[in-house]
Amino acid sequence: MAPPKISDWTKAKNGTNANKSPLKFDDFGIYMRHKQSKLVEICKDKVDNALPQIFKDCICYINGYTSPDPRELAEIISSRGGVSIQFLNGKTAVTHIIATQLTPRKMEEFRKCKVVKPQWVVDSAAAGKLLPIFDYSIIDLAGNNMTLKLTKPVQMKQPPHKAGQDSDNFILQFYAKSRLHHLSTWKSELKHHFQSHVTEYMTQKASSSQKDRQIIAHIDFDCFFASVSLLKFPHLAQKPVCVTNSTSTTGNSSADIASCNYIAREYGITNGMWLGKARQLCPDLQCLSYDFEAYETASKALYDYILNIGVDAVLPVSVDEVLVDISSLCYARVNGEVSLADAAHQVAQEMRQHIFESTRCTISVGIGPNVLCAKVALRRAKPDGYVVLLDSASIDQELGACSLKSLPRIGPSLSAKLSQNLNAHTLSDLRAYTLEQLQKCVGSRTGEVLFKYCRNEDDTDIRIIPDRKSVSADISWGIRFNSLQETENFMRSFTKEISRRLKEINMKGSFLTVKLLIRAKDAPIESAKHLGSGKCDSITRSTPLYMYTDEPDYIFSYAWKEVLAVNAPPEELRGIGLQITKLVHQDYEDKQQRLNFALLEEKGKNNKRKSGSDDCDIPSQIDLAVLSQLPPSLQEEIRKRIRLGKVVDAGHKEIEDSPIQVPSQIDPLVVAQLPHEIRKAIEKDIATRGEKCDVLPRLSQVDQEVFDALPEHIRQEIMNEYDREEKEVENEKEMAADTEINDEVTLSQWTILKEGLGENISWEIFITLPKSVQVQTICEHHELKKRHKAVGQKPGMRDTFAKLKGMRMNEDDFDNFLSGWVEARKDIGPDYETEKVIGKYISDLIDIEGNRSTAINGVKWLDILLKGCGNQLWHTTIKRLQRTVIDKTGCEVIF
DNA sequence: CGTGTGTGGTAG
DNA sequence: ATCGCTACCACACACG
Repeated sequence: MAPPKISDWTKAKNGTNANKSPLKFDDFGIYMRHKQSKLVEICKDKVDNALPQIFKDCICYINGYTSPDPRELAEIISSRGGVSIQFLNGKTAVTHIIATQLTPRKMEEFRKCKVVKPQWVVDSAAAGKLLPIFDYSIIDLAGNNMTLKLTKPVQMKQPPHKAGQDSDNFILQFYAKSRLHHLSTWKSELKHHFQSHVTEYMTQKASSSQKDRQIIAHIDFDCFFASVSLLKFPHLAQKPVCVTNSTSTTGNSSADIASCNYIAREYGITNGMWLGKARQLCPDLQCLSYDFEAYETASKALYDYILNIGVDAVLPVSVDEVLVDISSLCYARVNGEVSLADAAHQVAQEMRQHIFESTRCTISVGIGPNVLCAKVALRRAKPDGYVVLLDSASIDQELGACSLKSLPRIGPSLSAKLSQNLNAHTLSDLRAYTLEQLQKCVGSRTGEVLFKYCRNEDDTDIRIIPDRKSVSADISWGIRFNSLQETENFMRSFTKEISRRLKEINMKGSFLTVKLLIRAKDAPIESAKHLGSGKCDSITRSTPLYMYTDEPDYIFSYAWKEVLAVNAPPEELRGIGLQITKLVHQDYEDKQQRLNFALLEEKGKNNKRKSGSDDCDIPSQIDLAVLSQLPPSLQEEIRKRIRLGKVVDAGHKEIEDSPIQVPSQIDPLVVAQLPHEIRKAIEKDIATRGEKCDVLPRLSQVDQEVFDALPEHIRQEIMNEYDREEKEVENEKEMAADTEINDEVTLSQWTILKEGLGENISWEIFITLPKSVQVQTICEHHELKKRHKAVGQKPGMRDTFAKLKGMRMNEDDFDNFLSGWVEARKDIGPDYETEKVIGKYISDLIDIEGNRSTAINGVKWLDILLKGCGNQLWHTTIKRLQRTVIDKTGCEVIF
């Protein structure tokens, strides 16, 4: 049963409300159209009759990021008689789905549809006819087994219960049915889409919403999943109802109850309770299945309405829950007759009425002067009600009576701590304690938060949605492996999944954390929950990836190394998580050529962990073509290292005997470790020489073959270098040891280094070399560096950079530093590391020194320096730095 | 003492 | 059967 009144509020969007809106909804309008409008954009006026109308019977849904971009694809399709839509409404019959990749959710959804790559559109247009979709099927990409699903009935293949055999499919099935996964995904998506919106708001309306006049509303659907799932079973609405994955009608199920209605709650049933236990409490409990699509529809109705009434800011909390700043909305209603509280009441009631009309589900609304109060009010408002907490008397009373556990950021652990150590159960209990006492009990930061809570202070600013800092994927259900091979299969699929997630948001990362859940010694082999993890020990290990990447194979190589290093029996594994951090946007990073010295810095810990593996990490990975591009002395160093490696290895163990490496897997592993570009080069090179790609020659063979295949003059040079006196090499090594690679040298040295290396060597290749080689290379260009420094750099710039890090600069220093940075990199674009340092410096200037003007003027100066610069990357950087200043100064600065 | 890493907590 | 996710913060501790 679809929400009945969507069309009404869609019309209202163009009506009176839109004009009063203090927000510009242009961007958001696009998002909303994309996400949830029921309108179909049919570009009939764009039909070009000169073109063959090959798409005339096609209705194409363009999903997500594509190349060419969706707009261009739509143009191609519509100019040739087709219809393209940017969203699905469940009613329009779509003939084709155009996508580069699909989330598991969508994969599930589109399983029976023609899902094709964007290239199909392009190629068909070029061919003047519809090409067979077979070659463009996206399902091929996702996994071998998916092809079957296209040709065979869906139900024929039972989805696997466990993760071991058909990993791709398992992951797909798992996420498709996981409510927590959906919640997380929705939240991320919502935050992402509201982020740009908020930026626009902040720059335009920066100071209009004063903190002391702020009115926050916390809006939340009542038992969201249960309410929405009930829409399709209205006859059950008066019964105790829950939403669960379990299909059985009886028995002691260990399935989670995702959501239950308030009738069920009267029996003592709670969200998260296992179905078996709930049935004991209420044998008549009715089970509903998830209806993720309907949840999205209801959510969209909420968010759409919120935007149409013209709120000052939106912070998505969840798919069914949102914080909004309704200050302007309320103050606009205040007059002689209507008090502020009255206005808030009106707004709340209107919200509730509208949402019920459009979704047939009830919401509750809590209103207060800050997020804390809004949340407390919401709690009192539930279900199906609203509470306005605006006068200080009622705030004091409600806050004081609040049980600690119900406050934001106070969960079971913290509330237990407070109850045991301080005998405090409500906020008023806590008021008796000093800041220091609270901090001693729960930590400095948390203590401060609690101290402020007691005094109705909450500095949560709902206008700020920070950039995403990590992308991760976890599975701790159904993980049961019988062999290391199964574990590896799973890890390959899993890294594909995280790669997909990175690509989906157009980001790459350079740091990997692997988490393993391993059955606790005292836990039974089989957990109480069917295929659950049970009690586990959690082990996390992290490693740099040495470059920004979203490549599944590359990520796998490091992830697998970490898994093997933990050395847990496959049978004991109960959960796996992958997390990627140190992210950059791909469009930003692409043109940066990965000039990131920070990635080179192998931290002490990593050095230790990888000690001994340094030599076997790299040597066989250098491809002929790559090697021959390197400066001669660099090649020599590689050769030397290989030689040393052989000697050392011969004295100890063969690689096969290493406890970490699995014999049959070593070679593919080595290949998989390589960056995409190099891997391709190697495969090509080996193929040219008629060898199999999947089994690389032994290390020594590669060595010899590569060497033999080198052009004569290069070989000569290598031999010359190779024969140089040991002493000279030692000297260089000493120099290398003396030169630290750190942020300070980044700026001044990279430019020089690049010149020294010439255009032939890319950063990716350089970065894969052992660190000592990199250091040596830098040292070799020491002379050049000196010269360059004298000519090309402003005097004192290095010092300035050092000061920047140590924060001992005046405004002139800072501006000079920025000038130097721009001068050095105007054409090639900013390097991320330096930007990061500057960002931190700016933040510290404002946060710690309270020195806003230097920060603001610095960024303004940067803008002036780059006036007329064609490089978009610089502008992106400026935008980001401006954003930092805006965030830190509390939105009062307008650039 | 600043920095990085692993662990734990919280939210929905 | 059953789908126990995930981003982010804060903290303790180790490091040199």
